[in-house]
Amino acid sequence: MAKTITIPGYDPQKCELRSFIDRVADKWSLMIISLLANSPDEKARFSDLKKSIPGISQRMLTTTLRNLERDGLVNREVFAEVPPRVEYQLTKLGKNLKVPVGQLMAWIEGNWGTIKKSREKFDLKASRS
Amino acid sequence: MAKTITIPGYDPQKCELRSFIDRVADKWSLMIISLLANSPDEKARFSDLKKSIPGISQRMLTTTLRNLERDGLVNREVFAEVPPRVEYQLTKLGKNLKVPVGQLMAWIEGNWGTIKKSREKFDLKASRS
DNA sequence: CGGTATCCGTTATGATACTG
DNA sequence: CAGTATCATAACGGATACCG
Repeated sequence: MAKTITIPGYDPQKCELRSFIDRVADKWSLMIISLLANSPDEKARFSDLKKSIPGISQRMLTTTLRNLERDGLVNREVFAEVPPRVEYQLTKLGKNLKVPVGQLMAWIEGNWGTIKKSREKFDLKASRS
Repeated sequence: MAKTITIPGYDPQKCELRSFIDRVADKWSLMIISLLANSPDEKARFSDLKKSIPGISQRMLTTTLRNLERDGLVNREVFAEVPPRVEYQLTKLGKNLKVPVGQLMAWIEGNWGTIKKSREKFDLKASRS
C-alpha cells in the first residue's frame, strides 16, 4: 500500500503551495525579482526591466509585474511626468524573498554546466532506442 | 535612455537561465523535489509520489519525473518484480539542489499568509474600479 | 513612456483508455 | 504498479495596433 510522504512544517492541503509556485515559478518572475534585487535601491523603471530581460514582450512584463504587485512583492509608483515614468521596487516582503531566490539563482549558475551535460547524455541515449 | 541592469556573476545571454527555470519552476518539479528530499533515503516509489501530490495526474507525474531524470536531479530504478516497482531517488546533484529549494519552500510557508492577504486587498481594490 | 485590447498559434496539461 | 497513447481543451504568451 502506498505511503503518503509529508514535508515537515508544510501541509499541501492547507497551504495552497501551488498558487505561489505558479508565481515564483512562472516564465519571468524569478528573473524580474533578481533584476530588481540587483538594481540600485532595488528599484527600476519599466523600460530598464524591458531592456534587461532578453526576449520578454511588453505584455508579459506588464502582466508579471502586476502579479508580483498583487502578491505584495513589488511596489509600483507612477510619476506624473511627460513622458510618464513608472518605477517598480521590491517591497519589504520582496526584499525578503530575495534571499532564497538569490540562492536558487546561484545554485543554477553554479550547476548549469552539469545539468547541460546530463541532458545531452540523456538525449543521446534516448535517440539510440 | 534605458539602463541595462546586470546580475553579478550571471550573464543572461550566456547561461540560458530560462531553460532551467522552466524545469525547477514548472508546475510540479519543486513539489516532487521537496517530497523526495523528505522521504526516507530521499527515495520514493511512483505510487507514493502520486498519492502525496494532490491533483497531479499520472501523465504529469511521469513527464515531470522524466525531465528531472534528464537533468540529472533524480535517479530512476526499476525492480523486476510483479507487480512492478519503480523507485525515484535524488541524485547527488538533486540532493544538492535540496538546499536552495528547501529554503524557498520554507520562505513560502512562512510568508504565505502575508501573500494571501495582499492578494485579497489587491483584488478588492481592483473590483472597485 | 508605459501601458491596454485583441487576435491567434503553441504548449501544457487533464481525462480516458489501454498495456507489460 | 507503472506506465504509454490519444484526444480535447485551457492557459500561455507573442504580435500587432492603439491610447493617455
